[in-house]
Amino acid sequence: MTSITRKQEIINTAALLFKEKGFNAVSMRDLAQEMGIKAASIYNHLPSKQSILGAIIFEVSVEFTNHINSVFDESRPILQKLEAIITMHIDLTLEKSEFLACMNNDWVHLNDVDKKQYIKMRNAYEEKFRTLLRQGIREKALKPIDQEIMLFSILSTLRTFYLWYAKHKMLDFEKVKRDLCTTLLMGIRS
Amino acid sequence: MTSITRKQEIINTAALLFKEKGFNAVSMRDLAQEMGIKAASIYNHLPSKQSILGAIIFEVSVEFTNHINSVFDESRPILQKLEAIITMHIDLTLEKSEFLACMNNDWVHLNDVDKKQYIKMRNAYEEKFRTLLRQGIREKALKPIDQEIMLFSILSTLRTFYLWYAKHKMLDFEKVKRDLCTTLLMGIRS
DNA sequence: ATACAAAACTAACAATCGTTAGTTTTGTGA
DNA sequence: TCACAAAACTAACGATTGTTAGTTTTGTAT
Repeated sequence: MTSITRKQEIINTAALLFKEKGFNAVSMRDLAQEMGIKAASIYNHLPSKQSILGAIIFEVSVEFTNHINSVFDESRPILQKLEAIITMHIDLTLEKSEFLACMNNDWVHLNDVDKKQYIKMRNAYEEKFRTLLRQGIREKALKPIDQEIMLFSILSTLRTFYLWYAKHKMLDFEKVKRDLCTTLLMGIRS
Repeated sequence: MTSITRKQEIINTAALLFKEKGFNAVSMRDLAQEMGIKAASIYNHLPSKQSILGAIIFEVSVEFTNHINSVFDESRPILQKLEAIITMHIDLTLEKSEFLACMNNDWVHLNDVDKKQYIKMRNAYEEKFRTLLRQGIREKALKPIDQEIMLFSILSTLRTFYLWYAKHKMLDFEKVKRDLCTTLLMGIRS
């Protein structure tokens, strides 16, 4: 089915533009021009501008949700679980940095239904993370620092990692992974 | 001079709206309505929409620059300097979270001249921070981790702290300050 | 070659945008 | 009370926005 491919092409291009200028600063004509077509043609593939944003954001947020859920259910030491989540975050960043950027910056512009759904997923994600931290403290694998601050500190670093990645274009990718894991976890492990 | 006051009122209101919806999603008519006047009246006080954004962003970015410069020149132990900078970041966040949010999210929409100026200031700020970290490592006050990752991790946490603050509306403000200092520095101090 | 669907096009719409010009109201100091 | 500046107003502009309707081109399977 070429239709799916073409639709996905538009979504990918949109993600690229949205990342650079933000959702509202990119017009359908901008997007069309980047695709080499006219604005009206886009509507053969997607019903609205907001639906493009929705497609972008849910493509990654679903991945995040699925991954943390599967890690959560494994039976491994807490620290290894946290490492797995951090690593996944980094991998996803490298793989789909434009999608990540859109999710972080433009989720506000989702339509009401999508926005509610997105916030729900984000809260669920954070709650799983919090539970892991709490468990880690209980098991004495982590220092007894305020969990909210731990959580916030780790998440904000991971969420904006795509900005840093854009600047430093990866010399040794595996080393960065290790270093970031160390930096984020060293402060809290006991 | 009431003019300055009125102008500042508009800027403050704009910062509030920009924070919530983003620069491009707030029209001059939205801003005017929030002020209880008509859009055209704004132009008695400010020359353009972009100039409002500039006023917002430079109001805080100048503060950041001045503060890190003065801390930089003091003669104190590195760790105390870092603590002072982190504390300043937090104070500014609490005091002017809307301005901070604008700076983080909407600097892309500055006009060319302002944007260049802003990026220059931001780079200078980061460079001072980097220098402090390097010095800390040399003096063995900090662990010899990759400085760029240290820097990125600390800055991204501080820069998005306003988001966290909005959610948790400060029970014990001094405690949060201490906890965040601990979390950010504990991982890197030797 | 024919048929059909996918994907592009042209043309236009109503709404909204930032901004300007010119005018009126409001407040203040002499 | 008069003069003047500050700050509001009305009305409108040209440009751009997301989107629709209807039409034509392109590609593919029979």
